[in-house]
Amino acid sequence: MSQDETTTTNFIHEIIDADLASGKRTEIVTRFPPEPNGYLHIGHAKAICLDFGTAEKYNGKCHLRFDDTNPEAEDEEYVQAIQEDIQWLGFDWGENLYWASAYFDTMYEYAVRLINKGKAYVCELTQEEFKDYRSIPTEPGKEPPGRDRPIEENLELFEKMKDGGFEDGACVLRAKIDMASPNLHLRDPALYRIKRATHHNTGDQWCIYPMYDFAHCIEDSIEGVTHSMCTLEFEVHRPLYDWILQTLDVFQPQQIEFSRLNLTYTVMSKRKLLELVNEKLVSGWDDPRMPTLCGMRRRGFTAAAIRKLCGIVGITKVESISEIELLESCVRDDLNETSPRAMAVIAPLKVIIDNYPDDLVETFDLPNHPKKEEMGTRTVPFSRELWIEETDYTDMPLNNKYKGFAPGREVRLRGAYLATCTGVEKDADGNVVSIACTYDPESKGGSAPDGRKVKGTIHWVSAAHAIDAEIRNYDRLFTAENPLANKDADFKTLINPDALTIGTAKLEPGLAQAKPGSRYQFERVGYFCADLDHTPETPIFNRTLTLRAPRK
RNA sequence: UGCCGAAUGGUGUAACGGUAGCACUAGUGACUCUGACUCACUUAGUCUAGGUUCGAAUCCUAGUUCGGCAACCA
Repeated sequence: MSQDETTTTNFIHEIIDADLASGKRTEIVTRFPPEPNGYLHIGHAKAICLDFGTAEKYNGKCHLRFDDTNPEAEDEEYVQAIQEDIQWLGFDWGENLYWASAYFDTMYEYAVRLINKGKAYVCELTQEEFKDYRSIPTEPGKEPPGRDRPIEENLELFEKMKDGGFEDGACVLRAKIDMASPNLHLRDPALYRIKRATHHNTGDQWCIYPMYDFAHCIEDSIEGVTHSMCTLEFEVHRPLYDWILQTLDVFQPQQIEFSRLNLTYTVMSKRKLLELVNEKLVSGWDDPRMPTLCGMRRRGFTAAAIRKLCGIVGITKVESISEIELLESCVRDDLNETSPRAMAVIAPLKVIIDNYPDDLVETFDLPNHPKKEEMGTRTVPFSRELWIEETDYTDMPLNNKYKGFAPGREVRLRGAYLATCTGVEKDADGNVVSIACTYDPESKGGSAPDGRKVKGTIHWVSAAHAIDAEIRNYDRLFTAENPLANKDADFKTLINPDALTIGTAKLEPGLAQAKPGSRYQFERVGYFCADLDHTPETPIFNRTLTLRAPRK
């Protein structure tokens, strides 16, 4: 993306600078390698910005590669959604779309090569049995039986695995490394397992599938990836990544780890998000409360804001939790610049302008943006009866910051007239039913010829013209800063019951024509976007965020 | 208790032996036809203890704390 967003330097770029300077690399190739087993979330956005942003910075390439080595969890649905989300974020892989599954033949050959080098063997231990052999971190493991099987026999057995001669789980192909290694991942890790599952790409062609550790480094190597960025939990896998490629004697990319993005009041694990979807605690992956890219998109967050966040949080190896306020700030910042203004009343109170003609309807052309004339104007009708916010009337102002109506008080009806409150009607319980006022016909447009100032400007909607809309108010999904902090408690009990509240609003009529997904600032209220299900007949708006600084 | 990694204001991040800066948050004020935006100001930081050096967040030593790793997941 653009320079200001993702091209701030970081420790990885320093490594790349050094590689370029030393001549170790002459061009840069990165990759974003999602497994198509779920939807992308804002944590992935950080990786995407890094992977694609780095390629852009160095005039290199970034591959989109689906790491589809485990058919059980994977699905075409996710393949489509992932591509859509990356494009929405603003990145383009161009020609460079790859599949781990397209390398299954090569991977098989490589496995055979390892066997021929005496570096891999077929192991018939069950998972449980092998656990015992591997032992625990503080104690060396012991060598499994069959570890020193002749190469010929391993070749035969492995072929038999491939040809379906074994039941699922009967055996695995293991790397022969070091059962006493202090790094557990080097204690003869599994390379291939038998799994009769239909693959979304290769169908039933294979009944053995490579494990991540074997597959990923080979994928990177085949594609000529120079710098393979991944998150911190793979740090302990790096020696294995290097071992496989060195033993195979093939092109060796450099794996570099950085810390994931964490946000307060959010969970970022795919597994946990899936739980929320499966248990119907949210409406789906694109529920606007979700930290998924499609959820945030539906909520009204912009791609630019998410990219900006990724630039700001930076790339380090420090495990950190960023405050959600930072994301919200990025979103408001972008929305303030880009979203047209409109008037909407969420808690309506009727105002009757006593001296305004009964049958008159005026229209005002109001600017779509207070500071951007190029964004044009829209036409808003005005008549004798209006809706204003009930919070914009009080019998007795509590402090001098109060902006609304009070008996005898003059305020500006935004873009229309100055009006003075002359009376209030209450029901038997003392609740305000409506208020009365008189307007100053000389103040058309909002300023009086005598130049007098008023304390406040309030928004309004003509009662005769207002359209009713459903408003979905979204808030943080969890009530705890870190919903996973207490490992004994179920994070789902910390879901914020008010993360979605449904309300209604009176909208200026033009909003009926809003395109689904289009964003607005409802002045003095917040940022909203027309929901995917919005129609002119049944208007639905999602509250993206409130305006900053709630009233006090 | 094994291996790997990380420690800078409340949060995130800069500094690459030479003035600890920026952003978010919080607070105060100014401005305002949005209690928004904008602007100004304030609070607040180098994990600890030694050492090297004219000078250390940065280099060295020893600790402390936190995180990751024992799927036929990725």
